[in-house]
Amino acid sequence: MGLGEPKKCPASETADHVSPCAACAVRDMAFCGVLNEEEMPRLLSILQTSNIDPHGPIIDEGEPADYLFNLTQGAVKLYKLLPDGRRQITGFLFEGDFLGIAMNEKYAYSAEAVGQVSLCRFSRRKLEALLDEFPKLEKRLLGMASNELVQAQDQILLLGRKTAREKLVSFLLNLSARGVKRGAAPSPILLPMGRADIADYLGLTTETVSRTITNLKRDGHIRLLQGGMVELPDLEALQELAEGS
Amino acid sequence: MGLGEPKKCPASETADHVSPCAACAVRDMAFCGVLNEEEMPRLLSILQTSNIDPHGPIIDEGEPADYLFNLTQGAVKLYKLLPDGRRQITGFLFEGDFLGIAMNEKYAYSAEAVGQVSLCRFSRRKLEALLDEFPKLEKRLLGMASNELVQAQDQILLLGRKTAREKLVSFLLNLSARGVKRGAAPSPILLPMGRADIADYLGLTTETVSRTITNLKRDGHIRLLQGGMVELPDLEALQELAEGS
DNA sequence: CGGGATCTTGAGGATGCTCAACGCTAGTGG
DNA sequence: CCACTAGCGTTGAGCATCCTCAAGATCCCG
Repeated sequence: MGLGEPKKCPASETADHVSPCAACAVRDMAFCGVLNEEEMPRLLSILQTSNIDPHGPIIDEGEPADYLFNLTQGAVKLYKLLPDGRRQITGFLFEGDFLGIAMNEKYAYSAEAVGQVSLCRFSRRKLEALLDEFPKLEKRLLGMASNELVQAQDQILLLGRKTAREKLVSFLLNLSARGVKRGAAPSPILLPMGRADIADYLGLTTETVSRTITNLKRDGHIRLLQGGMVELPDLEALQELAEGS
Repeated sequence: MGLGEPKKCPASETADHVSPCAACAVRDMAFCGVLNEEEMPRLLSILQTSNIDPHGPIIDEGEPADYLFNLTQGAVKLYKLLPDGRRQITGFLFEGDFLGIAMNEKYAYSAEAVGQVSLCRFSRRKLEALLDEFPKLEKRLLGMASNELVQAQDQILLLGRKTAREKLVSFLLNLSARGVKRGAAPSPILLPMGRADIADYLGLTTETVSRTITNLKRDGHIRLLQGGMVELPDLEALQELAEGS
């Protein structure tokens, strides 16, 4: 299963202040944010938290989609495989992101932890029941789905029409923007994933990613720091590079 | 506006049997399908029908997203542009498809009629009010958004990791499957769009599309018929071609 | 029948891929 | 403490796929 040992909140814990949600750092940006203090316990009662080690599987494409997840810590990659092993990463998730809108009966993609990951797990069936109880939850999910679709369109444009350099720069700016949404600074950004993951996300090879990064470095557009951090000295210039203008 | 002359349903028409929805061929597969006879009039009251000529614009990326649409006849292409003119078609819509889930305040892409098109137009504001009234409408939209996301993931895999030939075959099979959902036969399929549109959808050039079609023809995988119809003699073989196995 | 648009075909070239070697870092165990 | 290894990133050389540019063919509509 790869889900470690899902720790069911004991009733005592759920009932008082030790609930995982009370201390949740991402609650406001996650979909739980729309629920108020009185409503939270209902959500809490159908939720399990768990931790996943790096490279641990979370969901497998094609399996029955029985659970949805909310990422509370770390990064996750979503990917699809072709029969011969070619892989396309369809997205990266970070703290506060929701995993599981894009599914019908079966998971449409696989998901795997990039680093150490913590997440909340919901039974899909129970969550759907909760949606009837709290229409604003459903509204929130629809809004999130809408956002995800807009993101997907951008990725489609990137994959179909951008050059390797434009792809890389777009990717870095995207990470920067998502960091800002989480309260981080736009410039040193963290790259928790390896070159192979970046390549499979951008429709390139690791060699091309490496070469392109070297070029961007040489041209002063980026600077590699310690610990996988990347500095973006001129966001405006990068913005232009990302769109080829 | 490019919307032709939206014909507001006169009250008299709305009230009795001449309503456009009663005769609507796509009602069951469109999102309206979840509403029953008593509920339809509420939807009807916020709807306008219109016809668009080939190449007529329907929405423009970046404009305030004030209207949503339901396609009742013809085909529509959705696309995004880069500053230098490169174009990526993010999707084609056919009868019964809904246009406008993937948007926030602004339209995330432009839309244009491929052939002659008929559609229903809804004020976004009024439709949102209706969602509160009919939760099942909202559920339906969420389901549709979910489906669109799954489709988008497939397109991302196609653009990032498939060869020109695999892309073309995947595209043809996709059209076939969507036709089947509308009650058509899987095999002769209609290609209402030009080579340039196919190219911009698959991240290729018109020349490559043309050449690849020629090759598929030569190898007996497809046959071009009159009127833009394409015959797919062996769906299973094509399925394998589409995934490179 | 003419003419514009679209489609096809060809030749050459560029971007990014493949295959291969090398360097760096961190973890491991002697 | 340090050699050793495994994994990852970088760099290089050659090549394939697809693009660009150009010309010709076909179709459609007036």
